[in-house]
Amino acid sequence: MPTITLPDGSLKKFEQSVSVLDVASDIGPGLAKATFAGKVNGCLVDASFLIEQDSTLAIITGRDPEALELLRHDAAHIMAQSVQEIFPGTQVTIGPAIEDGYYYDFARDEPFTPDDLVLIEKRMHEIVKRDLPIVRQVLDRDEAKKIFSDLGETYKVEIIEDVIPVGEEVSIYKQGDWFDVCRGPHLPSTGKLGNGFKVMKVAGAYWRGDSKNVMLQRIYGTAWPDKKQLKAYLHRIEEAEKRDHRKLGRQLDLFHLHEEAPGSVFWHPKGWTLFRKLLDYMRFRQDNAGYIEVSTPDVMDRSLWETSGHWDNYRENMFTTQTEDDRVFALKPMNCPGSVMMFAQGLKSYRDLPLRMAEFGKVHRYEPSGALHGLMRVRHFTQDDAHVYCTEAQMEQECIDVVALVLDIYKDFGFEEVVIKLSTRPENKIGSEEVWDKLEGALSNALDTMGLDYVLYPGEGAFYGPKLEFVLRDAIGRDWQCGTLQVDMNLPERFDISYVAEDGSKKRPVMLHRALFGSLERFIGILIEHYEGKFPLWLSPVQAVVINITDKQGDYAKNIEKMLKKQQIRAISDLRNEKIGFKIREHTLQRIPYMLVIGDREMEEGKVAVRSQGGDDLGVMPVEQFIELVNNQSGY
RNA sequence: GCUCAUGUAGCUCAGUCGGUAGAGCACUUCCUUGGUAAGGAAGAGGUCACCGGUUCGAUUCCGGUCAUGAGCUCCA
Repeated sequence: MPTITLPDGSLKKFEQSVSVLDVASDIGPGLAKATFAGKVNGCLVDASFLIEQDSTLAIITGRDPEALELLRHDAAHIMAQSVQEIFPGTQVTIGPAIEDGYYYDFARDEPFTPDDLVLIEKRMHEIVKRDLPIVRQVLDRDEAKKIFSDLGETYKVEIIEDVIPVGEEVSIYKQGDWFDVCRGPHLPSTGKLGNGFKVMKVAGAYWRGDSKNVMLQRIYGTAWPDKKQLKAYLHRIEEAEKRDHRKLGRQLDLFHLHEEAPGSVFWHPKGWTLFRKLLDYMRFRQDNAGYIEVSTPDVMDRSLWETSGHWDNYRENMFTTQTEDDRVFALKPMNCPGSVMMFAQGLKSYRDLPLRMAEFGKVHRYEPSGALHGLMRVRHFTQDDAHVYCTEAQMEQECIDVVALVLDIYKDFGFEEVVIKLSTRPENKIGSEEVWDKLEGALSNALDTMGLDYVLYPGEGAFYGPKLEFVLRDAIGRDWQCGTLQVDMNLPERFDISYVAEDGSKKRPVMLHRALFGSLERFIGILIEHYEGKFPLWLSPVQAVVINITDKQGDYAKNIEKMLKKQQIRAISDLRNEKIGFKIREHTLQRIPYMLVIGDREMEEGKVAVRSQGGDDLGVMPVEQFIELVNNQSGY
């Protein structure tokens, strides 16, 4: 005789066990029809779930946020059914709901073609129309294994054996003749999926995410409560693609990439201006934060890389070169060994610590060809790197300072929400547990002291030390690591560096590796997308363009350009024999913040007519006034 | 590196069921001197990614390589 408490606090008493759906029906037939699932005592369950005892219950309908995940998981099942109906012999593996949609991994020798995807989607709509009831069934473990192995579903057997913990019940979900091993919950019937879904693309994916395993075919799809939301999503993607830094990079003439130098950037004048302005900015910030700046060699002898451990641990990622005298050199993939050499030069005292040594180092890494991606993932990039040498006692405060600095810098670019990841000791770590306790403690204490949330990634740290990663998101929702902070007691050891302590003894410093933008290339890629090419004035490669209306004002316009340049304003003039509307359009599309229009009137009065990139008419003013306007906006 | 797809003019893309190619924009020249998001005309521009194979003939079909794209794995 369960008493059920609903979210509004009202009570319902029943004579016997009732299903979620029964309760919904009891409240009203409309609600029953809309019921997707239930939440009993906080646990998401099927609509058919039987409530035997006093419980709290929330009916989940299509409007609840929890429904979306169920919907997407159902879409994955329906897609799997569709695939197996059309392509018998295809094995199913796993198919979860993900952000914005779902995927399902299949094992099949023949590749799925784009045409196949169309067929699969069509069949999915049919299965939805069939409105098959989705029924949960609990099986005995061995029985389940036998069923799937008789079907030739070897991956499912492996899942039952390895993934589902012994003792947990093995449940299958059945829709029509088709069924799948699944924890659930699911919607009451296939019809509930509606028509707000779409099969998107196919890609390879390793079985259980391990590159040593066979590659499966993963079909991605998106699913929404209705067609309108699906359309809105597709539109959102389209809009995001317009921000793609590769597209804007070309349109705004910032950079290009070339086949002969895969993964390396040719910076055009405008893109290089951006680059330089970012360096200026970072130098300003670092100077204020007590850093010094150095520069170390790009090419160094193999022996150095052996000492640092890179030759053993990072060899396959390094570019090497052999000279006439048979010496082997490597292009630096990281700046740290050079930095340590710099520290090692000359005697260091405890008075020198913390020593914050920055370097805008260009590093070369031989990245797998399939990993390259515009500016985001390249083989040659510039880090705003720094290494902080300090005592163990100073370590935590230095970490706090770095985290505060990086977040403050991101704020200057409008990145308020930054995901912080903490990666801890991996299996192949070097050094004792005590050292790792200290290093990890330094990072987590720093975050705790600052009251910052972070996501823990156990076992993901570098072999020499744990790390913090600061993650920003690109236009189409992909996450990119930018800043990083790592603590390291290994490299100082390997290079045997020391400082002279107060008591005259030699002591080993702790080393912090940190980068704030991370890679200048990647950060610029993210900025292009973040601003959609409309950079703040101080970053804008061209800040103002002077436009004449007819040839008559050519000399005057040229003169204005000169005056602006003299004031350090990045100005160009456009004296082409084109109509004013044409020039305005072009420079608007080029995202130039200010357009100065010069006609006879302006020329006679010695003024300029100012128009903003956004199309606002800022009126006619003397050049001096415009210069002041720019100067007022050019700060960081 | 792995899977799938793609590679035609500076850019965006047509096209050739195998007979060495086309549009728009951009570019050059000319006309136009026009007041805030595209004025008009003409011209030039391509070893159809590269290397092999099949064929009388390959940009087109097949194979390989390279690059790019979407993912996977890996990482700033």
